[in-house]
Order: sequence, then structure tokens, then C-alpha cells
Amino acid sequence: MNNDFSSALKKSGLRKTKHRTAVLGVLDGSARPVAAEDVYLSLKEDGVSINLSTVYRVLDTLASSGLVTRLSIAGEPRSLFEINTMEHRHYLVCVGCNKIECIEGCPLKAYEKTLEKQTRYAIAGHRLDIYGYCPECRDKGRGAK
Amino acid sequence: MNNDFSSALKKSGLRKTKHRTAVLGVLDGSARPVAAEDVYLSLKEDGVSINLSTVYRVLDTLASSGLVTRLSIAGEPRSLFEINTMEHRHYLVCVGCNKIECIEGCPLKAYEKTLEKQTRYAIAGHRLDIYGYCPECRDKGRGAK
DNA sequence: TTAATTGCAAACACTTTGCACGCTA
DNA sequence: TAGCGTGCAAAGTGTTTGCAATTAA
Repeated sequence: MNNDFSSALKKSGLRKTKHRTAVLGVLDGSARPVAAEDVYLSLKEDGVSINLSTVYRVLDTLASSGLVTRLSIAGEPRSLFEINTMEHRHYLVCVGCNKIECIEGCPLKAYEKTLEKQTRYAIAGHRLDIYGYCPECRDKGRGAK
Repeated sequence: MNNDFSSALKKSGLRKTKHRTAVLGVLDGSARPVAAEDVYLSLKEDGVSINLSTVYRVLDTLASSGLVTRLSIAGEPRSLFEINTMEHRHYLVCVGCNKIECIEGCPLKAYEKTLEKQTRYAIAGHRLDIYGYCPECRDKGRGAK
């Protein structure tokens, strides 16, 4: 439970550097997936000097070694990243204010089995994002921007 | 059932131009979603002279008026487009050869209702892509590239 | 020591935009 | 004819890369 991610990095065979620790810290401290630039700005705000391209490289490295998950959602042209919780997750995206929440549970297990039989594919996974208006946006008119 | 999409364009209040007709023709003739560049190359091959930026503009216009659907899938950084069939669809993406197939039916109707109650969101829609190895790729080893 | 990491600047891929000209309705 | 549609070139994003300097192990 130490907060510097030493063991996680070691387990992945990655050197522990100030930047990797810092990036992991930002992801860990965020309730929602964030873009590379968000990480960069967040670090800058904390007084951590880092180059944006390093942020990209760190995120890429961490994603490759499975410590971090990269995801993309419709309407957001950038890649988003979050700590890989190893939990299977889905996202609820508010079309009004662009807020992203995580959803617990997955409704697709049985469906994947069915699909394997139907299509003869070896199903490896899926991506599911749900779109809608959050309680606040649904109340204020039609979720106007 | 005329093939020049006149009525569809008219219905959307769009002028019928050679380029719009041509782009719609490409989308209509493709079994899978395609990227702007694919449309561009396909037209070039057919001897249709068009500028890539015009392709982008046409696709954008058609998507805005609902004749065409824009979608993005994980692992593909570009936007993909297809004729809007008005059917609710999902995609089966082969991780081995990047082939994309459409899936009939949607397993999520009941789930969305549940979610509305749980989250107080007004659910507007969702995106679901399924990933796996197609029969060919699953056979040849582990779907090696 | 030495190989992995980083900063920096430059390159990249995809997409959008400004402007003048061309074409549809 | 009026104004939408298009080509062209240039600018914008988000992201990646080459290389020399730095740093962890």
C-alpha cells in the first residue's frame, strides 16, 4: 500500500523514475480517465517539471506493461488513461457536460458466449460506453451546453 | 430505390452534387465502415476527381444531416463512416486482421432501463464494440499479425 | 558503467479552415 | 443570380520520433 508504486513498477520490469511515479500519482488521484495533456497540466500545477512528450512516453510505457489502461470514447478525439484496476469496467458519459463516470458490473457475459457460437469468433473482449444526460443536465432543459 | 440519393439529399435540404452522390455511392457500396481516406482513394480509383478536404466536408455534412453515421473504434485513430441504416448496430472487430463486421441485434435494451433507475441519467444511447479473433485468425496460431 | 529515460525540436497523421472560384437550384 | 459547394494551401490538433544529455540500477 505504499504510494510510490515501486512494487508495481518493479513487477513490470520498469525502472522507478520521478516521472513515472508522478504520472501514476495523477492517474491514481483521478476518479475519471484523463488525457495526456491533463496529466501534464496537473503535474505542472504540482510544480513537477516534465515534458509533454515524456508524458506520452510514460503513459505509453505504462499502458504497454498493463499498469495503465488506454481508452477512447466517442466525441473525444484524444486517448484517455486510467490506472488499470484489473476490473472490467464501463463508462457512462454525459452528453450535456461531458462528465465521465464508471459503471459497476457488466451486462454482456452471457451475450459474448452466444456470439461466439453464432460467429465462430474467439471473443477477446468488448468496449461499451453508455451515453446520456446526467441528473443535473437532464434537469436544466435539454442538457444545453 | 434510385441510386443517386436524390430524394435522401433533398429530404435533408442538401443540394445534390456529383461529389455527394459519389461519396454516398462509396459508402453504400461498402459492407464495412470506411475512413475518409478510403472514400477518397476509392473515388480516385473510379476516376472521380475530388479533393480530400472535400471528402471530409461532404462526410461531415452528411453526418450532420443524419444520412451518414460517424463512428470510432478502439485501435483505429481515424473516424469511420457508413450509410446510416437507422438500425441500431454493433461491430465485431477482429484483433488479428482488423476486419470489422456488423452484428445484428442489441443485447442492451433491458440493461439501459435498469441503469436509468440506478443512475438517474437519461440514457440516450450507447456504443458497443466486440473484439476477438475471426475464424481465420483464430485458426492460424494465436492470431499473429 | 551502461542501458533505460528524458528534454527538445522536428516530424507525423488526421482533420479543419480561409478564400476565391464554380456550380446547383 | 444568389448562395451553397469545392479546390487549394495553410493551419490546427493530438501524438510520435531522433538524438544528445541525464539518470537509475
